[in-house]
Amino acid sequence: MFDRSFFESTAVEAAPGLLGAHLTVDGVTLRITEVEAYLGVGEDPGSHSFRGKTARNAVMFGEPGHLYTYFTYGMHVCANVVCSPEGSASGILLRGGEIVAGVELARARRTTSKSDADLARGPARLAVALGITLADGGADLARGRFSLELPAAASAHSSGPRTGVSGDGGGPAYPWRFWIPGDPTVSPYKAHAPKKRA
DNA sequence: TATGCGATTGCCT
DNA sequence: GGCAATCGCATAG
Repeated sequence: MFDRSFFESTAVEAAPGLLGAHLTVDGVTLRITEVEAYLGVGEDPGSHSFRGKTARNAVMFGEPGHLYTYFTYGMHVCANVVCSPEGSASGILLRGGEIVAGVELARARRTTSKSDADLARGPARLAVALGITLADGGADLARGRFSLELPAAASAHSSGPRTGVSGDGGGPAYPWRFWIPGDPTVSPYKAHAPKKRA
């Protein structure tokens, strides 16, 4: 069980404290090593909630400590933890981590990964390894299949520009990617893909 | 109603 | 290291 008030601060404030946390879903436990913070309406051009509430991002506007999932690139699911009080709509994207329990099950789900470090390195991989699907959107991380243990003390961490965010939301103006330095399960930094063929 | 593209990954050269 | 896959959602008309 975690202290829900931890997620009532903004995503940027809470994100570093989520590093080192243990998230368990159906017997698979992840030690979180990399996250990105996204703020709310009108505050953050890179955030799904920047332009206001829509059917897709509705759960971001709900109670903190719940799961926000979304589908992208026609094939991938990514998972976020809702932050800030109801109506504020900020969130923390889970970008990478180490599987510390239930490795066999995670391997079975991620048959393409070549090493255990790749099981949950990257947001879409992480969701697959934990068995998180779109149907889990809105789930309370303290109930049902989910449980979350926050670290007793904040881990040492680095911060930098967010990965894969296009337009104004990317770059050094929003250094809201946080990771545990030197950890092999942190995804490699990649700037937003330049526009593809015309 | 129509159109463009994304908080990515994995396979190909 | 480079690019194709794939579709729901947001934006424009």
